[in-house]
Amino acid sequence: MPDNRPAPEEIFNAFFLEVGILAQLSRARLSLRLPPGISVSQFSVLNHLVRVRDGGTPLELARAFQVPKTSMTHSLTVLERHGLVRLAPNPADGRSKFAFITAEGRAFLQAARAALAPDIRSLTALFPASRLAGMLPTLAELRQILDALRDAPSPDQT
Amino acid sequence: MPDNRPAPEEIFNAFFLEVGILAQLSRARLSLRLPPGISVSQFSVLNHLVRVRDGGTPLELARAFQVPKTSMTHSLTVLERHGLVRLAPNPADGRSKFAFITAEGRAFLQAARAALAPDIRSLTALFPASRLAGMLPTLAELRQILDALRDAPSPDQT
DNA sequence: AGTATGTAGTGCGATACCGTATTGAAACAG
DNA sequence: CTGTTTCAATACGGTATCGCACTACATACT
Repeated sequence: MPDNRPAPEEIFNAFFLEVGILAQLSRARLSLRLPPGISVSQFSVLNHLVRVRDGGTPLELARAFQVPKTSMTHSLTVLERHGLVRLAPNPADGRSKFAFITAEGRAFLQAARAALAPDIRSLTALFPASRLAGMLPTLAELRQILDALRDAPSPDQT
Repeated sequence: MPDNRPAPEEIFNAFFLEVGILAQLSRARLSLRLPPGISVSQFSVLNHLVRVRDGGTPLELARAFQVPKTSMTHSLTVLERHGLVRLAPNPADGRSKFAFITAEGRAFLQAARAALAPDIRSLTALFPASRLAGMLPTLAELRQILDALRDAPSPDQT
């Protein structure tokens, strides 16, 4: 056979290039819909508190988003300054804190989603969501693999 | 039927969430492999010069990457400071410049790709590239739609 | 108890990114 | 030729991100 392995490196490069562009485009779109002073990262944290878990510690949040602790500290500080989250001390562990979303935070999230809805609608008109649904498991699987690989920094040839 | 339209909004949210995480993970991985002082954005610009077009103007590059002109100016300045690109004035238009990759730039790119190859290999071992190849056209199509939508900021219901 | 080690959060400094305003040059109308 | 408009690039300022180092607290070990 001549070469039925068409350069996996090229495929991965192309894939990550597309993913990067898509992430940037969607991020820019979202950023455009958010009020000034709130960044996409901060919106994402707020979203996480509602959809995944409320009352987690800053470190848990940092791990969930794969960002350094210091970045999460900053995001939470901004959100707290805007009254969208509340930081409470952990009575059982004096080192840690809990992050709760406030009523204002939920209202903010609702408003942001409403502002985004027209975009989603015009997008579905051009690209049915069902075509994406099929890719979701594959993407999630790859994400988990990359996530696991994150802790294996030196891949020897095997 | 009860509801065969399972909230396109949810699907898009989940999709963009996965895409965002994947982009961040791959970006972090790449950043880890680059020498300090060179960011992923700068590497991407260098890559673009070799793979897509060399000798383009900063504005063309900014459009290609969907970033503000100022960001591209910054990236090019850093790359030029490292001797990886060369900026030449456009003799036909005094306002614009051309960005060329230098020999050092090509060598740098080669080294960066070599440093990244082990990651790709260990990834293919866990996730065959062929599974990604099938998704590429769909991703590219969605990317083009999002790109086109970028200039249609107010989607009325239709 | 007392010491050593580990962990959660943060202050600080450096860099990247991007919006705004400015500079310089080209294109065009009169 | 002159004034206006348009456009490329950049200077500047503000925010996000992150590495480093530090404090405070918790846990383990002797």
